[in-house]
Formats: sequence, structure tokens, C-alpha cells
Amino acid sequence: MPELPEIETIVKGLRSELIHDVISHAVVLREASIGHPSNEDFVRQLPGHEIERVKRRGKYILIELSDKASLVIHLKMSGRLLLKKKKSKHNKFLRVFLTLKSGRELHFEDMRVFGRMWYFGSNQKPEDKIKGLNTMGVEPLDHLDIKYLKPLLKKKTAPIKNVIMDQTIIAGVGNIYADESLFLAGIKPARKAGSLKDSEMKTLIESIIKVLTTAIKAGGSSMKDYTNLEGVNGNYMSQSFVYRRTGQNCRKCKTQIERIKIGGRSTHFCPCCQK
DNA sequence: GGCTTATCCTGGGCGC
DNA sequence: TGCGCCCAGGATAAGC
Repeated sequence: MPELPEIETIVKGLRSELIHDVISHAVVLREASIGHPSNEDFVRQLPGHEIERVKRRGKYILIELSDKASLVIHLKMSGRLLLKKKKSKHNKFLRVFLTLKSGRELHFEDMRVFGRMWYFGSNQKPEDKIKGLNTMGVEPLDHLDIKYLKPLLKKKTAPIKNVIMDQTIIAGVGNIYADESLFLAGIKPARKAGSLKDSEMKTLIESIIKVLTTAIKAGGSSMKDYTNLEGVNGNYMSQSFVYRRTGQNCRKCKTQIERIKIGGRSTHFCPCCQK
């Protein structure tokens, strides 16, 4: 389940490998993996474009192409982008692949098929078609501070975990890093967001930034569905405090980590360290 | 408006 | 071994 650090790692890889390469051919093996335009237009319009820039916005990968066109990718649950040699063996979860002028192929694999790719021509803005891009909140590593967060949390009765995972408030934080950030901040995930004191908000912001920065340095998480561009797992999960550690001892106080459901998502926390 | 729940989807784990 | 059930979860729509 790629979140901000995993996407950042992939984007860095794409940036160092693909800039100035040219898409020569596009093949769609599963139509539902294309969000826009039609399957036929996607394979017809994409070839010939040079890759000029690669950016990240939240969990979206934005590839700027020549002629002011763009390719947007969201990996959702299990999507992977892999750079392979020409005519490499196809994984059974391969949904789309692009052949490049350099002779390589960019494979989009997606086991649980929630991931999407969108192509936009020169006069089209991705944010007009992709709602999530249009309503995206701040980038936590750039503009997240108490001045921004405090008015948004005020009077909110939803659990704080739901709020920090809300992409319209903070971009890129998902289940793993929400649990880890709340542990570091010493805040129970079920707490009403509006009940946080200023000092707790400040600690939470610092924790989110610290967790994401640490994960980026580690090359992302090591969940089985995630790898970087070369197919290598990151190693953040080996150092997680609470995520997927139900029943194991807390690394700080030795109390058993508990798991509950918040917003339909598995939530892991230490009942002793988090208040 | 704010919040919760259902939906999409499929491989893996588990019990029988 | 094979079957059925449950779980995982990001974004969005629907419902309360």
C-alpha cells in the first residue's frame, strides 16, 4: 500500500531514469486500469511524447510530457511501477506497459486492480478530471504547521486518525504512517480531533514529518505489495512501532500493541503510551 | 456540513 | 488437497 514515502522513492527513480526518454508504444492489458481517456485513445495518443518532468502530489505520480501533455498514475492498494528490459517476461498482474525509445519498458503491475493511469492532452488539466488532485490538502513535508492545522481540527468530532488520513487535509498520509505518527505523538487514534491541545497538535505535526522523513530515507515500507522501480523492497517496516504489531510488546513500554477498527481501517496503538 | 458506511477487487491465510 | 470465508485498504459515493 504505497503512501507518500513509497511514491517519493518511485518518483525519484523515475526522474533519474526516464527524463528525455520517449514513449514509443503503449499496451493496455486491462481496460479498467485506464481512468482517462478511452483505452483506444490512450494507446493512440501516448506514443511520441518525450518525458520532461516527474513530480509527486500526495500519492499521485505526475509525469509531464512534451506538448504540455501529462500522464498521471495512482498505485492505490497494490500498484507497482517497474522499469524492465525490452520484452521482459510479463507478470500475471501486468495491466499496462509502455515501450520506451531507449529500449526499456515501464510496467504497471496491479494485483488488486484499484490503481489507475490517466493521459491528458495539451489542453487538459488533470485536476479537472481527477477530483482527488483538485481537493488535495497540504504537502506535509512542505507546508504543514499548526497555523494551518488548528482551524481545520477545531470542532471536529471525527477520530484524529481519520483526519490525518483525509487527503483533503494532509496529502499522502495513509494507514501505516497515520498509526506510526500517532504512536510517536503519544495520541490515541480514536481521540476526537477537536479535543487535541495546541501542544499535542504541534507534537503530532512533528511526528508526521519525522515518520515520513525516516521512511523516505529507508526507501519506503517493506509491505509485500511495494517495491521501488527496480523491484526492491524498502525497509521501513522492520522498524515500525505499532503497525502490524498486534499482540507484540511495545518497543517503549513493553505493553501489548492492540488493534481496533477506525473508519473501517485496522488501527494499531499502544494503550499505555498513547493517551 | 460532518460523519459513517458501502463499494470496488483479488490474493493470501486460515479453518474445516 | 480443495473449498469457503474473511481480511487487507485508497478514494469516492451514498446515506444518515
